[in-house]
Amino acid sequence: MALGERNEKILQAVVDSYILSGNPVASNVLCQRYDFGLSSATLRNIMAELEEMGFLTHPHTSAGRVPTDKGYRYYIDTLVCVEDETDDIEDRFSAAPRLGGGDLHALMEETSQFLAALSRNAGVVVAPAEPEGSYRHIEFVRLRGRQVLIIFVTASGLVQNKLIDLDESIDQQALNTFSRFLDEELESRSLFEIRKRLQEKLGEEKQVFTRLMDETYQASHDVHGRDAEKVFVGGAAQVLDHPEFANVEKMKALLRAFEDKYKLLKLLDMSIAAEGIKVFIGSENPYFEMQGCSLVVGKYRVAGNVVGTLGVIGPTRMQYRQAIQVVDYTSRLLSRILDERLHRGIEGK
Amino acid sequence: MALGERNEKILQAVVDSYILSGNPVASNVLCQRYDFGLSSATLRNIMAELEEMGFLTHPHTSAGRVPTDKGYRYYIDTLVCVEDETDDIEDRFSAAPRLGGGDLHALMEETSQFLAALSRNAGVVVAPAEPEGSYRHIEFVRLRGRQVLIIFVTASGLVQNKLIDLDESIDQQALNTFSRFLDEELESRSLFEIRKRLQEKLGEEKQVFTRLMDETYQASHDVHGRDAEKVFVGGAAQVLDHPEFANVEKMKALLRAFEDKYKLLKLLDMSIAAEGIKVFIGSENPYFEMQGCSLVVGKYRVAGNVVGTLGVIGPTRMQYRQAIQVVDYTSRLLSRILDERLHRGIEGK
DNA sequence: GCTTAGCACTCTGGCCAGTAGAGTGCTAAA
DNA sequence: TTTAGCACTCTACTGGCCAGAGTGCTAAGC
Repeated sequence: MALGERNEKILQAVVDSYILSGNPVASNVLCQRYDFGLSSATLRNIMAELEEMGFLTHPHTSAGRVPTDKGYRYYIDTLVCVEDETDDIEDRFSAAPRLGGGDLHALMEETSQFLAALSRNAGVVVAPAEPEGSYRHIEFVRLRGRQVLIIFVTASGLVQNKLIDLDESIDQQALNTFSRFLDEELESRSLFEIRKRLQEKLGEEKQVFTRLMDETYQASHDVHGRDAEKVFVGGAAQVLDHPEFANVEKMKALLRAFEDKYKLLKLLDMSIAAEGIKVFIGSENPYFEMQGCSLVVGKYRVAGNVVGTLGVIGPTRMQYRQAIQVVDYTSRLLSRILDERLHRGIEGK
Repeated sequence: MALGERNEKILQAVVDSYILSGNPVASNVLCQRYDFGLSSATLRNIMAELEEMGFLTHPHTSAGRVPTDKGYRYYIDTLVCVEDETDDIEDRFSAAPRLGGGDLHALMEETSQFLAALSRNAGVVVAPAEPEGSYRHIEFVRLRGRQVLIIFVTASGLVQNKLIDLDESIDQQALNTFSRFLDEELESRSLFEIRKRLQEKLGEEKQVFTRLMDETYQASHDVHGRDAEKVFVGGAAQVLDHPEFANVEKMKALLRAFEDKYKLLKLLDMSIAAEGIKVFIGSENPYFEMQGCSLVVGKYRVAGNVVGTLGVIGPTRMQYRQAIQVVDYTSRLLSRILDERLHRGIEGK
């Protein structure tokens, strides 16, 4: 829906002003703060028009205008341009805390805090979920008794491990051989296929290996389901400082939504197919608990492949421009960190 | 401070009634619901007496009585007896969800949820913090390039790992030798001492090993500081359902307290020296944000040694008896689960 | 035909007074 | 020592009032 340049500018001013102040925007305020060369009466007429078209509302008769979800959508789609400022983003965020100390888990947690700190909203990160069975290397370490530690190195260079118990004892030598065998097979086949072939080939003899294979296959699922699909939320308490959550019920609803990691995961993954950064505004959001909230979601990559999503959750009255920049910056930063980890491993510098 | 049997009973009735209803307890209500054989006027006199002694207060002149922190303290110390019911606890909680699926991290998270679900408050668990350098076994696995995965098996049988980068390449053979050397040394010395002796002994030659030793020593700290000292909070949102958190400010303060994991850790660890289960009531709590909250803390063990704490956080108006039972039960359950893991490893069944 | 000034109208939010209800403290009697 | 009775106090809720904010509409001006 085209609006005409003048109306567009006024819509933008209303949204900007509302985002900034949190108060419904009166025609007077608009008249004073922005230089449209129009009187408040004219602005009133235009605002009434925009309201009729569904871009603005009225809390009550004698209140100023507030953007609707449709208004925000128009604002973001056509009025927010981020690209022209990308150059100085690096500078602006360079004072931000550094990322990338510990292991994957710590990195995810830090990243969610990072997003939260920069955007002054809640930060959410979904840990890398790599395609099933995309392992570059699998290693076995015999610990004590019949315990074996399985170490998975995924295609994107992340290391995960899982401890299992075997029925029979097996020596390290055999484990090494098996590891080498698996590595070779992994070049052309999935774990599932390897397991199937092994069952057929070995039959009744060498049961230890079929067992080990079974356990490995199982463990690969566990490793996937566990760390790989985990959602990290940072700065949840600080979103509640926004005045729209002064209502206790809304506050609780949002917190419960944050605790329901599974739903969050689905929410973030919705945008995994989309290009670039996606913004979900208020009612566009399929989960009722998140009504009144907006979500800015981006993706991060390892070796060029999208492996996870990350984003910012806040009230619909959110500093979208800033949030989009933060998500954009953080996704590139995280991608770079993960890539560095990967290359350090491959090239062995 | 002795109260006399009659006054004690009345104090107990007031606290019980207040915990149950959340409303200040009027003399009338007390007279009707409990069979003291006394009129409301007499109860009024006694309550006034208890107030003078500091066990009860008054929100305002025409309101019923509410327990003070001192009142709760007396109630818990002398009026709550849990021991006589321990027999059927197992039965009562047997329908509770099972624990102990995944790795240590998952177990801690589950346990915090478990505590929350049973107590209808927030559940908190501090992951096992074992004495510095109490490793039973350290293993090195060469991955790709110059990356080495260090695997720590702690004295209580938990497995943790950390990925490091070396400057020089080192072959698996050498790593194995080094691992065996460390295992022998660990019987009598700490990692710190081993590192120091190694530096002196090796001097300038075999720098790879001094480097590796340094990295291992570093990593042992990281592993400690990371998983080992982590606090898991479950069911935070559900505490907020209690009417005492209807106030938005209190709500936020509590949530912020939950996010400050470090303080929580200190709070829980305060009771690590005490015998059995400890209850902190309202103002006994050193952290201001937790004013108005009580904390029931227990400990859990591995192989008989206390390695961590766990507890329940809720409003001072909390079902203490139930909370104490839940903490008691959960701490024994978690100890058993960890012990089982440990023994499975040692005996190799 | 668009813009503007002016004015009536509407809605909110704060303030105040009034009232019912709850529960105490005190006094005097049993 | 206990109890009945009563005055007193405080809260919470209600309705009325008023100022302030901001709109919508109308009619005049460019």
